[in-house]
Amino acid sequence: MDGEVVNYDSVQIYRGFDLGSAKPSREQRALVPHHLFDIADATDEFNAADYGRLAREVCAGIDARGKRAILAGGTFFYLRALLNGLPEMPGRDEALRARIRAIAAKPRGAMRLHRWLSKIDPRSGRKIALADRHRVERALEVWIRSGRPISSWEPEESNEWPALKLGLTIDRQRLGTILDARVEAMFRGGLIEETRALLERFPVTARPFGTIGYKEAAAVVRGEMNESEAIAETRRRTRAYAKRQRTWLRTERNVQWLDASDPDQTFEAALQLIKGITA
RNA sequence: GCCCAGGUAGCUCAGUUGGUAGAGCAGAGGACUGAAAAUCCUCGUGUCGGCGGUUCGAUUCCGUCCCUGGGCA
Repeated sequence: MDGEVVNYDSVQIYRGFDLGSAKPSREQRALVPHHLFDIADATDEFNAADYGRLAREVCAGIDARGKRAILAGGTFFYLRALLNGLPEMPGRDEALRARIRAIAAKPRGAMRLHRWLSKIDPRSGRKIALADRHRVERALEVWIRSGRPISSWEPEESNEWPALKLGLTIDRQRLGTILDARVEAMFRGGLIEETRALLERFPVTARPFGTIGYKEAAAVVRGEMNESEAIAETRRRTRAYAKRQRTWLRTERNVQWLDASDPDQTFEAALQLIKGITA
């Protein structure tokens, strides 16, 4: 059975953000159909819910053609949006967010927002830290728009789409070395130039300019950092990100772990598992 | 050789008007309901350079020695 690749990486979504997101090349993508790469511009509003809706459509289409979707990426929140779906809560409201943020900017603002949240939704108040501005903001947004606490929308864990989840492991020291080399290669390969060109078309405030590598490359373009500082900072953030991914994956259910020390062997092992479910 | 400035957590540093010390980063663990490569939470005993002295008590004051910068010769 043939397969088609579906991306679940939140940066590879963006057109032009190629080097820093380690996006597969055009040639690679020509080998077999690739979906959900290059579907948004830097300034487009695009979030996990948008992703979930799109990805479900794409996967349904692949299925209808009698093919198999091969999901690839590292944004596990996006993967969850695809596999489990997100509750049907009110969407993002930029004007509302601006008002909430204005309160947050005032003295003791963060505290006041968190108190408000605790009052209308004690459960979220306990669960969401005062300093966690994104979540506090979102929880209040849902409350204001719907009159319902965000914690009252229960995710339906039971109807997760069936999937064979392959996770890769490797010795930490080795991973660190590989990650460092990857960052070095991105900068050598022209990440700063790519970023400079993107900055001519989009404002620095655009979301993907805040991601690992692009943030640092943008700082170099703007003369706020030199290249070696940028590489060091990108390495640091890359390692920290890998750690967060590890944490997420540990609690993800039904992951088949494969040792990734030897790429050929890893590929072979993955193939066996895939044949197992296809047969 | 002399004069300054330093020597405090793996790194960069703060601090203690004398009561044995704390941030950021790193590291470890964790969370994750429309910003998610984002946003957060938890975890810090280290001869406070060595040795003496003063003191009830010194990392903090004094002496001396060692080391690192910088300056003068």
